[in-house]
Amino acid sequence: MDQPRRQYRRESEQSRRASLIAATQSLVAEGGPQAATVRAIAARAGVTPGLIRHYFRTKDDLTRAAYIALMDGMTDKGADALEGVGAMPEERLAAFVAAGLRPPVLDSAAVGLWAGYMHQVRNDPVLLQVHEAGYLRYRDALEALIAALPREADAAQLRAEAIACNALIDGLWVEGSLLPGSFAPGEIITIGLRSVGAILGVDLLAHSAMVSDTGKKLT
Amino acid sequence: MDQPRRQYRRESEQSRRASLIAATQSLVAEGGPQAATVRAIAARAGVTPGLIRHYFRTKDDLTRAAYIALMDGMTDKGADALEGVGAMPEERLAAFVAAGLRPPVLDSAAVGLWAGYMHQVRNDPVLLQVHEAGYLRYRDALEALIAALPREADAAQLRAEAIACNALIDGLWVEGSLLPGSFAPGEIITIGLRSVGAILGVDLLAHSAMVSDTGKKLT
DNA sequence: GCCTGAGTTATACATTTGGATAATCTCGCG
DNA sequence: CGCGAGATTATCCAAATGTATAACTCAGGC
Repeated sequence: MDQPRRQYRRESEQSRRASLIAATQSLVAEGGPQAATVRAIAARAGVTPGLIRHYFRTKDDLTRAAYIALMDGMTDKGADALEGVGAMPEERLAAFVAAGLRPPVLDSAAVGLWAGYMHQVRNDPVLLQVHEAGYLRYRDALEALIAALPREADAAQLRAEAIACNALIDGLWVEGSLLPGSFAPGEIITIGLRSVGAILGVDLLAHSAMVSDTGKKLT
Repeated sequence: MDQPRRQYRRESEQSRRASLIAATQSLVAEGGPQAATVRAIAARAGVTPGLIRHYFRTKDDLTRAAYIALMDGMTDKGADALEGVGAMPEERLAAFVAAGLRPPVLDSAAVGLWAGYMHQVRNDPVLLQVHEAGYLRYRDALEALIAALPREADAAQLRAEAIACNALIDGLWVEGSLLPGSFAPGEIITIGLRSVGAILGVDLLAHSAMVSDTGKKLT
């Protein structure tokens, strides 16, 4: 009557850590930190709970690793957005803004992850540092793109504009991710481009006409 | 050696419910939903855990009540912002925007609360309805204020502008609450007014000059 | 082909959690 | 001043959680 011991495959440390981290992220995204119990994580990753402790000294370690992986991924996506885009400042800024307002960045799970980790980030110095670094990197990239526009602007103005544009993108990101059914396809991107343009006094919509919703250039 | 039974005071149902709700909110704001255990809530409210069940059938009931109270409070604050302000459309809009960008709305605990409840809201139909109602009420109020501006704008444009302004306010709210040290006093409000004005093509800063940082009219 | 070591599972444990129930204390009312 | 009602506490309980440890099994080296 006692079933045989579950059979398994040995896998590389790399792939096991990755799948445990992925399981953690998806659980936090769906149900918040409280849903990411060791047992739930193990089940989703297809292993038994004990294995977690084999790869992570403690559950907090896994949590931290999952958050760091999240931030790294976001940064990479930001950099990708400028890949292969023209040299014209308006075009580059438009591509950057649009990239933050469509999947995979604009995604219900991403907002859920971000919210789920907020408290852990606030109470953990290590995560706080990771978070601030990622946040400022994004805002600095935005400010650099704004500074490259053919306008006259002093440092204080650039800073204020970067804060405003960043807030606008963040707000649209949250709105669009949380209420995906309330917006027509591409509506969030259009609103984002028009509003950022209005704040900066340039026309971004005209410079993004050649970029489709998927981010690929139309040919 | 056995200490006597802890002495207590009987209080009205109203005040007990209120203090339990307040305790729940502060705990969620500080440490997320996981920090709001029945024992922690009871301790913060100065009662024993069993009392929670006397006033709320289950812990989920208390959680729901705390969220509903939060949303109601936000709505009230939004209405208060328009109290005693002049009739000029620009002035009213400026007051509304500014109210969302200073305490008590702009507050680290408020963002923490919002984030902490996000998953619970997403997975609970009752809370979801409360949330959507509160959200749309805010956005509609904003759209009405925008529509009152002396400009020409069709319905589609008004909708898009309301979405954009709402996102901007939300984003600044999050940024300002999470990184309070990064901004000079009033900087968030100034940026918000200027940016909303830019999006709508009106000058809100001029019409808010008579409103100080505390929201009281200067005399 | 076996045998050793590391990857993986199974089991156990102390703690914490939300919930249930009975005992007890407070306070308004006669 | 007594007393009854119900507000509040104390105690108990089953389930879930993170962690520790022992047992097993897969894979490569001799």
